[in-house]
Amino acid sequence: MPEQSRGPRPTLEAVAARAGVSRATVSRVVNGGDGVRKPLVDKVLQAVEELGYIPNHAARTLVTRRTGAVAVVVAEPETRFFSDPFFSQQIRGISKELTAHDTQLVLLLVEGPGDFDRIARYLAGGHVDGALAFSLHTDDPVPAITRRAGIPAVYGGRPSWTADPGDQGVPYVDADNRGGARLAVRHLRDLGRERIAHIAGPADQTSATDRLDGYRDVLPDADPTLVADGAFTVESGARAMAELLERHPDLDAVFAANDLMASGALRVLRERGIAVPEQVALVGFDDMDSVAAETDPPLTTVAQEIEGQGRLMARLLLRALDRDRTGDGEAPESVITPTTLVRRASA
Amino acid sequence: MPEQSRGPRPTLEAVAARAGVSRATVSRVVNGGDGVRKPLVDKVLQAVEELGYIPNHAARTLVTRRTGAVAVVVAEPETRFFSDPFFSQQIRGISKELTAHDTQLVLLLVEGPGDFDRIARYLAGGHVDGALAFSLHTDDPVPAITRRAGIPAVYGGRPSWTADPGDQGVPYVDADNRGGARLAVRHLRDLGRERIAHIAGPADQTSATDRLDGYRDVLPDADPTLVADGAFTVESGARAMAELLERHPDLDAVFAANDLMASGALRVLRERGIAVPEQVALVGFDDMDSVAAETDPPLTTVAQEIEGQGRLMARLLLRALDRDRTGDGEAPESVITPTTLVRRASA
DNA sequence: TTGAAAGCGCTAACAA
DNA sequence: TTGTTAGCGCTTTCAA
Repeated sequence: MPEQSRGPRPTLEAVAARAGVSRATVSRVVNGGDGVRKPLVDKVLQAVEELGYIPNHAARTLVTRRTGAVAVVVAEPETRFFSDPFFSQQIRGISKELTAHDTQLVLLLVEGPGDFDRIARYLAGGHVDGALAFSLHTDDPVPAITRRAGIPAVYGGRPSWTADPGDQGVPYVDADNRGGARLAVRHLRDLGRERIAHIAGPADQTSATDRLDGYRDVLPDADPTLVADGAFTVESGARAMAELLERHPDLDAVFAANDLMASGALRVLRERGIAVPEQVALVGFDDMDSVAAETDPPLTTVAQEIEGQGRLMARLLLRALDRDRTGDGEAPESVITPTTLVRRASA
Repeated sequence: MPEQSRGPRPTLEAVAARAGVSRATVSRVVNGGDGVRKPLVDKVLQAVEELGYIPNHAARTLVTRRTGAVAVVVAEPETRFFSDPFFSQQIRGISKELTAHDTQLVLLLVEGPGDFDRIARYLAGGHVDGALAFSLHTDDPVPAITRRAGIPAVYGGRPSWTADPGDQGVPYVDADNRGGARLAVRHLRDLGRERIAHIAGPADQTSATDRLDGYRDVLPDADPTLVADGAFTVESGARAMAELLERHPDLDAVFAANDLMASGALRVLRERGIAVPEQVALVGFDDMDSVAAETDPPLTTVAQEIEGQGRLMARLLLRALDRDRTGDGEAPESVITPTTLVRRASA
């Protein structure tokens, strides 16, 4: 039980006095105790305990130049950030990994374009050691900001300007969207389906284009009109499905680029009295908690380990920070996490 | 354009040298420029610009004892934190208010009971100036932690140990749950309903008990068996509704303590062929975005300004911090935010 | 293995 | 109005 919880907090100095040693020794003990004789360590630890000593963070940061905190920059509209389970699971993974390494998470919500200035100042102001950011768009200012601030950053989702997965420049963590799409389409083909359509996501998101590429990998000769555009929403999935049925009344399978669109497609199929999977087999993507298993029939879909992606992002960043400190090791490499096919009733 | 983005960042000293003034003058200018002659201000500002100077946060904190950051402590299971729109809207409000006052938000997710130690160390380590926390339970350690850390805190939701709304001790922000419930029940009564039931929320959440109290305020003589227990979930609402119909086949109105339970009740009513609102009028609570307006019929419900509550929490805390600095003003008082009845088709 | 001392970059008295 | 100076609490050489 600390003696005082009020008034000025005890300093290293006070602990040193109490333990009858020098400040340097206390500092060593507090930071792991290497190279201090056991009895002294104990004496210091006791003084720390008695005084309820807690190191002053600012003083420490001032000399070590490390803050023990990283920023999570969220440029998405917050509505999406909070409602999309994708983010929340990612954040959870990040939070767990950071916590395990005694690193704090500073949440930077970008509320508007004007906010980037604030973010830039913050990142350059030495508040954090590194940054994590999501789904970069072509003109995204975040990479430039972190570069100028001189802090390492890791991104979630393949930035749109990089060439194919595994590419250069900014390190990122992304699911194997292309491979997952191949899994889905191959599954449909193996089921004996011959006219397999695709409901694609928005062309400006790499997760969507990568999934489309995966579809094409397996069906390079497919009729281009078997691909309809969607926007990752239920409604857009329904619209795309209607469109596809118009163009190809004989299609026997659909791979939708995400579960939300798949559920929209499912609704249209049901309305038209088309049996799933008997007449049309359907595969989604994401294995989204509140969607995939709840549809009727439950959705066969491609799953990715989202929380794991978050952990990985944090781990890559922490490794980069370590590297900055020790001077060795290589720059973080991007990581593509595996995807798996989850078989349910729709295909 | 700053001259250098690499290498050691320029210090006050460097700016002073470049501008041909003392460090103190630069410091004054950087902090508002009061009491510095215009030409000097300009000269300093120019040097700042040229060098791309950004104040070192740690150094500043070390002397001012202010960090410019506040912690948001989330003790809820993160699943709920992220899925419940209640939290996300609250956070948004908090984030906006803090941003407007150049204050950063540090997110502290409590993942398990063991984490409180970490939180305590963090809060006491001078990383943040204050804390915001949610929905305290009777044995919640957070108040003790912040007290020991010597930092002000503001809570979201009335802590369970306080007496009736507006009470002592820890300052909190909460909706007028009791008043809102009265609004709902009075509305049903004014509709001429005579057997008004209530589906209550869990007894360990003050939002639930306050709403129950509001129900009783208006109907002090109501048969106690007209109240059924729920758990704020759709399923529990359905169960409670079935129970109520069993006990009181003749009931003509239901006030559910939240929209989720109301939607569950609605389902049961529909299954039994009971017309809403003709035979049974139904009112919910929360005006939850994706629920209240989407049900069939759309729900009449009690709305609260959630984002505003978040803003208010932040504002109260910022005010307390100001007070700590200037030494005057009073301790923050709890605030109860108003609720309003939103009429739709269900009652 | 321990201690003495020199800063880290900034603010805030106090003097000029 | 401006400058000088003394720390804020800590880590980290360097000597002992």
